[in-house]
Amino acid sequence: MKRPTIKDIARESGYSKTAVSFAFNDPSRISDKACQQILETAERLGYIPDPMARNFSLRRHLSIGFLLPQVVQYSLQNPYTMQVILGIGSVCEKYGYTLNLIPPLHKSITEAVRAAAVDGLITMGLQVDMDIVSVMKTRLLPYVTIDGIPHEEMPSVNIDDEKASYSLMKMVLDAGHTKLVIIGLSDDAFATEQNSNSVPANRLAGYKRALGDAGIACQAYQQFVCECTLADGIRIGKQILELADRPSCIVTMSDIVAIGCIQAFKAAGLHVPDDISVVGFDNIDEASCISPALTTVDQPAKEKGRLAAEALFKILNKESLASAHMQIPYTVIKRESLKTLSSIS
Amino acid sequence: MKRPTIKDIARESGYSKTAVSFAFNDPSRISDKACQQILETAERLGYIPDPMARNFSLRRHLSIGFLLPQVVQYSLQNPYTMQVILGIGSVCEKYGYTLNLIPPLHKSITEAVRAAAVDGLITMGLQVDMDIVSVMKTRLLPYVTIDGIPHEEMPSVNIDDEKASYSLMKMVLDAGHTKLVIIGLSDDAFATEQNSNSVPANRLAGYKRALGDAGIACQAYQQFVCECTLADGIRIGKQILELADRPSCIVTMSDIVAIGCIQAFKAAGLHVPDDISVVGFDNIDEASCISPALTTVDQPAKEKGRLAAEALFKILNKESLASAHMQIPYTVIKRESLKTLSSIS
DNA sequence: CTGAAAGCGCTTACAG
DNA sequence: CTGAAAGCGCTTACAG
Repeated sequence: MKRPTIKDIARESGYSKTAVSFAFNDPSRISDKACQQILETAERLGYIPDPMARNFSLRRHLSIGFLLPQVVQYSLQNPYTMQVILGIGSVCEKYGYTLNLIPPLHKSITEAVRAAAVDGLITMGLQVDMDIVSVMKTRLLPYVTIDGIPHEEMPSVNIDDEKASYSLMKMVLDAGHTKLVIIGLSDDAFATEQNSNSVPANRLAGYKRALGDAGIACQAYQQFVCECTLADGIRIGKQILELADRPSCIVTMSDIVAIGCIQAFKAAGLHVPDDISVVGFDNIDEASCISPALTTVDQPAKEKGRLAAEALFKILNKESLASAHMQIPYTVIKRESLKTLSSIS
Repeated sequence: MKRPTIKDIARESGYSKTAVSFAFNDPSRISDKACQQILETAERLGYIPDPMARNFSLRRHLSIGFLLPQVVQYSLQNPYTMQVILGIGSVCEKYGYTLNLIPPLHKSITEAVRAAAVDGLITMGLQVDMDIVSVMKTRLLPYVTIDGIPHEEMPSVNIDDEKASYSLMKMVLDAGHTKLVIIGLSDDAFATEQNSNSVPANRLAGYKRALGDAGIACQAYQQFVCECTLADGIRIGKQILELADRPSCIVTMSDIVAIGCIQAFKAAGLHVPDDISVVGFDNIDEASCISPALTTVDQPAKEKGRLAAEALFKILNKESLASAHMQIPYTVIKRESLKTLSSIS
């Protein structure tokens, strides 16, 4: 039981392979009669041109890849990432491409990039000195990074994380909080080393600048580091509960972590925000529907995906990008999870 | 600026293409010296074997496809579908495959299937007489359907929608509701015609059986049909508000629709469930965190994806399936959105 | 251990 | 309008 090929249709219909190919791709190049006979034969034998052979011959995949920054369980569990994927997906659809989600291969993201059968890649949290980048360059694979470290050779989509974090922390301080815990994010799985310009680093910088401006010593806060998952948020939340000197506010870098903390606090019988405040980052859908609703930074995840994908298609079409480093607006949103202790205006 | 090919490495290293291929795929077939020289040459020239050529030669894609049942904006906006994708994705990762999300091509899902460069497909809501199915058969493309209509030639993963719906409706009736609106789901975009065994049809059958058992006439309820999106839920919610005789409970077939209704009701100043009850279906993450928390049917979406993918890989590996029609358990969950009017026990 | 050659299923420049 | 042939970049059975 084998599928018929173009050769079978040629033989069976009495025309050449060339003619068969034209019947499917450019009927105007052959006579109506030939076209009709060929298509009829194809129908009869159950012939559908092999997409891979076609793509191979045309040197294209009609697919762009989204490199999952972590294992599937983490990446796709994160609503923020999902929103990014939604944005990319809608652009793929528009251009008639598929969206290939690429998990680590044999635990290695670099391996996955070597083997990726796509026309271009969208990645998250990339810095230019990573192995992955050199593989993409070697393969001449166009790419755009979201939440990565902007670099000449690397088109990127970001918000101004430092400023956004500054504003968020300022809101926390203005609400009268002085005993803080900051929960940072570990750099992405494929980071070669901590970089002073990564998203987590920029957010931390923003938090610190706000603290500095408010004249609050760095000793005033403790710092934790966390994977960007609900489970790790819960874990850290429990650790915080054991602190001798309980903070009045937890400043995270991700809603999913903030929600994890809140769950841990609730489970321990604490009331948020009366006993302890928590602020997030991202404004995922859940942020507004949980109770208490999260104070957070709204970053347009879908728009990030959309912009990155549009940029990638521009590159694929050899058009030049208006700007290689796209920065889009954010909004700080005050909701219930941050309690106002006293006005220090 | 062209990428070097195996031929370039052969010429440059002084070995044959065969040797170069072995250096990358089966080093034991050549001498250590040859292997070393070849890999070194490859490194120097920046050679990475072309994945597409490799896959083409090996007659495989190392990718399975998930056929989006609607346009991206709808499909990926639905948390239930996202959970299914998460389940599929984790299995793909395990087997070293990528997960290709396939949107309609030129507005046609059938077109998309013709062009899909994948080893197999997972679909949602398929019935055997659809165009899509015949294309997959013609292409000899293995597939598994989730929430489709079980059929001999079509492996499937489902819950018992009729029974689940019966239980849900029974809970509604037991709570004393008699003035109902049922919001059905339109059959999937690619349904050729309404089928008496589709998921929406089965759920409706379950609802009706419960009504019948309770001796409630069909006149007691009105029926609407809705796209499975938040926006359409809101739209229908508004329509319901304009009904002369307001129902006491809205029975939907999807949490996302239920949430849409609740939003519409809240916006109109109604209180759920005091003024009107709403029940959902799916138990997406949001169902438990919104206020009021949704009474709904918990169906294990992630598990559905996982099972479907495992079955597909079995087929790809020519293993036989223990059973072609997998049915997994559900749970009816009572939460706040359903008000108890009176006990009719 | 090594390499020439056929093959995977298409597309397309070219000649008739 | 039509078709023989080269080419896309690999793999691998086969012979030496």
